Amino acid sequence: MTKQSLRLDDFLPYRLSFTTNLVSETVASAYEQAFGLRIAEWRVIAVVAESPQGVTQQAIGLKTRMDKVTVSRAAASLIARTLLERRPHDADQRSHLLTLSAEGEALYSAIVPKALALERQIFSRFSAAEIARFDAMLRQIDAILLEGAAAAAPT
Amino acid sequence: MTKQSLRLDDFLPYRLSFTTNLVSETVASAYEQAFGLRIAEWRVIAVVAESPQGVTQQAIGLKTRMDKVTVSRAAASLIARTLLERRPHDADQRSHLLTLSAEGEALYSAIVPKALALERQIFSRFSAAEIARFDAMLRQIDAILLEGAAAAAPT
DNA sequence: CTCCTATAGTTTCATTTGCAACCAGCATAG
DNA sequence: CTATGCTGGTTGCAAATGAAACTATAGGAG
Repeated sequence: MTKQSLRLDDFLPYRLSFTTNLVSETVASAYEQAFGLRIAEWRVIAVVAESPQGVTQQAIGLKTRMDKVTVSRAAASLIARTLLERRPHDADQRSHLLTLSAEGEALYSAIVPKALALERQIFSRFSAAEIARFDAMLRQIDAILLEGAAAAAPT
Repeated sequence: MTKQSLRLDDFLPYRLSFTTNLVSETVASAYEQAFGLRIAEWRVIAVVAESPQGVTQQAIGLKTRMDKVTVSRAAASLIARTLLERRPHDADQRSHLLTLSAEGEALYSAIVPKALALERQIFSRFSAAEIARFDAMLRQIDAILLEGAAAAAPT
């Protein structure tokens, strides 16, 4: 299966990027319209929601691979909107623990069903098994690239 | 399979975006380092290479869904580097037909094997059949979203 | 303690991005 | 032919992004 010519349209990194852009545009515009949230903000909320005891920004950045500047700005904006709260991090005065405010919890509860519905719509044509395989492949690609990075990347 | 809670990490639009970012970073940095090309420029070259009789910028934008500004800038930069040539489009004086210069052809020939090698590396763990299924799913997702767009999108 | 280095988070600045306004050529209607 | 609206492409501007500098705190090493 070694090609020697290349149609852009069959080049997987391109295909992946093409489809992801489509998906991201759809999702971003849905969140933006319905809740006034950018993608980065939504991600911060989601991660914080999963950690009721609080998370640091650093942990969020590590988990999502978002730039710390991005996380910082998303957090600042959410705090300004009182969706997020900063509690002091007893063990380390440099960082804070982020938690959802009651308002933030409420918003999160409102988003989740919409997000899941959107996901179901986008993947509507696939069986659970197909989706599972797809997801597994994505994770393996991650693994390949993240391992590789340790060895090869200049960054 | 209806979830009612949501772990960001299991949310497919997020997973897709996460993996694609990883892939794009890898690919972008490879092109940048080896050939001094940005992704948009590489795409323009690839599309032009597939159309030896020449293509208009509009056609490129349509095919790749890149913004026409992006295409315009990528083309301008490639022309400045004499990798691309503009020929008049006889039927329409507003647009031009883009073709590769000899230099552009040479660069393209040099890129293709590297791009294919990179693709093989990223997908090294998968069988041809798995890759084909993956690709087919991406295309179906495109179809769902592009159909949906016609009906639903505000844009 | 006091220095020195490292880390969490913010701010600054330069670059990249994409919408919107714009210009030029086309095409149809009268 | 000429007015009107449309399309290909570029330019201007404002917003988003991310690298690098900066601030404040940690955590040793002497």
